[in-house]
Amino acid sequence: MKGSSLRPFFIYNSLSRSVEEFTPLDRDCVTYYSCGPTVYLRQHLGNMRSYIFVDTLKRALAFNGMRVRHVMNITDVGHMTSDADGGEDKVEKTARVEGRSPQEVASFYTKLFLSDLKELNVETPDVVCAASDHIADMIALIKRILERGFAYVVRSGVYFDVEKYRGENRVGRLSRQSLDEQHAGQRLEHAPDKKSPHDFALWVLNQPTHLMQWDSPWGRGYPGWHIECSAMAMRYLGETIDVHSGGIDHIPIHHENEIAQSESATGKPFVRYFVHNAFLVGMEGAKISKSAGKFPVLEDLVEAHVNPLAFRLFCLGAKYRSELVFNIDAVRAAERNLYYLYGFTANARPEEEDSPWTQAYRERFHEAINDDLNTPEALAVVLEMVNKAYREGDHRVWGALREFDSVLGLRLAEQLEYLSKLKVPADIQALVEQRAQARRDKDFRRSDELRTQLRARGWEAKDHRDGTSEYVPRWN
RNA sequence: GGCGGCGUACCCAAGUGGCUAAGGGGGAGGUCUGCAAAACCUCUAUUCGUCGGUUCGAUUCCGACCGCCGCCUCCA
Repeated sequence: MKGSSLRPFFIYNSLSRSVEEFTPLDRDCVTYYSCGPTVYLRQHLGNMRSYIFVDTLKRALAFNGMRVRHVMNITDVGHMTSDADGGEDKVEKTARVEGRSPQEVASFYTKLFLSDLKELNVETPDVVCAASDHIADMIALIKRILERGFAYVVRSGVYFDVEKYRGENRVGRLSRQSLDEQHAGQRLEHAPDKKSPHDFALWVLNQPTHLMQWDSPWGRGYPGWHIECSAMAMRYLGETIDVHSGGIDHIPIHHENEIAQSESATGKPFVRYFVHNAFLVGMEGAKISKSAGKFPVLEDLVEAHVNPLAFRLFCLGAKYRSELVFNIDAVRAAERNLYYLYGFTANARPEEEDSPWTQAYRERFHEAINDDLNTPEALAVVLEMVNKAYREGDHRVWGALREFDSVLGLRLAEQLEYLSKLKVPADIQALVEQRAQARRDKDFRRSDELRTQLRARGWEAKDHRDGTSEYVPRWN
């Protein structure tokens, strides 16, 4: 069934600034590189939105019958705290502040990050690669760029020659900004030996205070901030990849530079579809950023007794290209929807074939997903279908629901599994029996008292008309 | 200064040149219930920031204005 209807998948490509039909280079496997975290801080909910988006895109491609090979980097070296040519490595800074080695810091935050992804039911990429493990690949790539004459070596490092590149290529393809429009270097101090303030570092030299350094043909130093993505993407996915995604903030600098350095090395197109997601913003419309300091992380939600998957559902409630306002009430609203769906799994009929009327919902769902990942519309379809199932007392929709959840990632099947295996513990069972007796005795005071006790233990009583009761675990 | 985006009900958020402007949350009322819970039903934007223009017709296209935001420095 899945993907059997040959419906084209459409996605917005930042390169063309339009929604395009997606077709992979190799019909059998989509190559996908997404920008991962810099591991010097816990990733906040804004970051999580991006990873949920990436996961949803992958799931949507799979839903359309495509295999995906997904690579994500872990940046554990090279990102500066202040500006492009100096400053302090972020990982090193955290290491200093926390009194640990950079390696310890990177490994600590990498683990936290991966565990957060698990909580959000984000599938682990096929390859998760650390920049520090791929220095040799970066050096090799820089050599190629040098050989082709698009870079030069000076005392402070190896730089990409933007002027040279501009002569033969288009700069600013993504950002639509000409070099002259960019006020590069205006707000920061740049290395004095760069030929142009637009030039960016491929390899940084002569920074003796840096802890993380490697030998290179040009001297001891460390890689620039864009080269890792090009090097690792090529290493694992080839010189031209189908999809590359990242936050919208990466368009003007990071991805622009990636294209420049990659294409000057290979002479081939680097990325076929660039996909960018918008930010999660704070209540006042302010960006939730790392450098701004305070921002909520997944743990904050857990502490507020919010199911992490409610946050996932909350994110799916808006299009990935729209800014989304973070609002705890809206997340709780999403949580209600999540439990509405979970509640339905208890009524689902997995063993029965779907009712014919589910077909219309399948089609609507598929169309919404394939329309540039219109998850809000897709969600509306899901809720309408479940509502209809309840309303008409025809619960034979499990096949469709499970298929929808392969894209949404709300763990509905796991929920069903959990409920089916659930046993009422003995102590709860004792209360249940006492309550049944109280109800038979029409001692409703006692009965209500016991219900309160059960609630406190996490169980909800549902009384039926015939005098029987059902006990289900409360979601929260 | 340059580039980009946004402004839809109390809140979150889709969408369209013209059928009733999705869906959810919240609120109000109701069905069911001993009371609840769950679920279901009804109601909750004559209107889509403001003002113009194009059009038979605009919330949707164009322009101006107001407001908010992002990027141009690491950032999802």
